[in-house]
Amino acid sequence: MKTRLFIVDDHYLVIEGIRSLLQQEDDIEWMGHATNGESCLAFLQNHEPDVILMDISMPGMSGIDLCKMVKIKFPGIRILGLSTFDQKSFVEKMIENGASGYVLKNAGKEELLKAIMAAKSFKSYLSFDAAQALRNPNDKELPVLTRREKEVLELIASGMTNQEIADNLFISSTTVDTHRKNLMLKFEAKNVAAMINLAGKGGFL
Amino acid sequence: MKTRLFIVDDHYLVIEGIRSLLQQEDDIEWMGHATNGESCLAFLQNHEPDVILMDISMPGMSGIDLCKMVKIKFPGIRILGLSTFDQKSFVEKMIENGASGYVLKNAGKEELLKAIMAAKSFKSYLSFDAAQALRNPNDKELPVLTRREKEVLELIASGMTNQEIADNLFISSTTVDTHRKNLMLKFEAKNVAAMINLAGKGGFL
DNA sequence: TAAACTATCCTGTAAAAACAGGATATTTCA
DNA sequence: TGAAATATCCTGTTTTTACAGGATAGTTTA
Repeated sequence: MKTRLFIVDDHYLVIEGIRSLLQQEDDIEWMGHATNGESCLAFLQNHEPDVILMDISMPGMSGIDLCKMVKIKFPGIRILGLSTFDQKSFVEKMIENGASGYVLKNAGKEELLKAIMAAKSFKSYLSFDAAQALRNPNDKELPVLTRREKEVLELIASGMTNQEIADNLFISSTTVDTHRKNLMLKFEAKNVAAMINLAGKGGFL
Repeated sequence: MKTRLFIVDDHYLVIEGIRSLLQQEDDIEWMGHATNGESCLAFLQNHEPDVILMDISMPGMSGIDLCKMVKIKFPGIRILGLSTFDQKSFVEKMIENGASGYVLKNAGKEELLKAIMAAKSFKSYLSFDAAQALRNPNDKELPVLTRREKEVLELIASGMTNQEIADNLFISSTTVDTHRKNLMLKFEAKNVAAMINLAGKGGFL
């Protein structure tokens, strides 16, 4: 039986490229594509692919969130993360959210096929660099932030002072300061500069 | 006569995808690919393609720098920027450095072909979003930083205080402060947090 | 070559963040 | 339900940045 494949990626050229690449494969049935999380969920109302190839960085809903939602609503669908980033935390988040594997965009066709076939038969597959990233203890985990902390973080990054943030959120400036302290603890950063840098690289901004 | 095409991109899947996509096109001759700037320059020692498709974000030499170098050494080669970023400053930099056009990865096959054909006949082509970006006055230009300013910027982002940076670079802390002031002026940022955020998004970190 | 840019250094003040060490409601979830 | 997590608030002190307003020597480049 053919593997029914669906792909979610905001880069149309990547979609067309992969489609063209897999067209000659007889055991893969191309079901279609979406360029964002919302259309993907809409598609799944009426169709059930075996495997979804999912970019993790997309405008709007991230692949990480999308993966979680799809897995809750449709536990039978296998998901493969497809990304340019080999950051440990991203790979981990996808696996935690139920993905069957993770393939980097600098992998080759063979690796992609291997991952799809593994997913199809309920096995998991990590591309070399992704597995490497997981093994790397230097690469710190991304901290888990609360909703409020994320709000404060973004306002800090926008250049506001504690007082301005306080006015903006209708809370006391000392509360903002507490959130700031907790953010720095979670990021293990010495000062804002380091924190904003880490937050940016971690995809929070 | 066929258009001899070469591609530079650090994502192998993108290369294979585009190759597969353009394989059926009779008027395009696929010359090969490189996954970084250095290999591209090495290839050009012995070969001369008509058009190079060039990713702008690559490990090591950026597409922007590579474009400049290729254009100096081989003015006859036309270069097309190929990227996920539709930031005004990136598009501008590529055009300034002699690129014939700029195509976003969320463009379709048709657009890519149009751009290649335009470049082939010494015309220029911008994909819709790239042209849109150029017209957008909100999107600020990236500041031009001196070598020293870049050094200081990175040390600030790493979490060092002015005194620590001073010790690191063997200069006075007041000098570091001056660089800091100039950096903030150039980024038009109110404080470090905003500056690091902008610097990160602008690709300086 | 003269103007523009770059890198270096200085003094001083005001504002903000970092650090320490609390407290208390409310929500979440096992 | 009861512990854990979250969000809120407070008083201090010390360190660091932000801002103002300089100066000087070397290096590019038009």
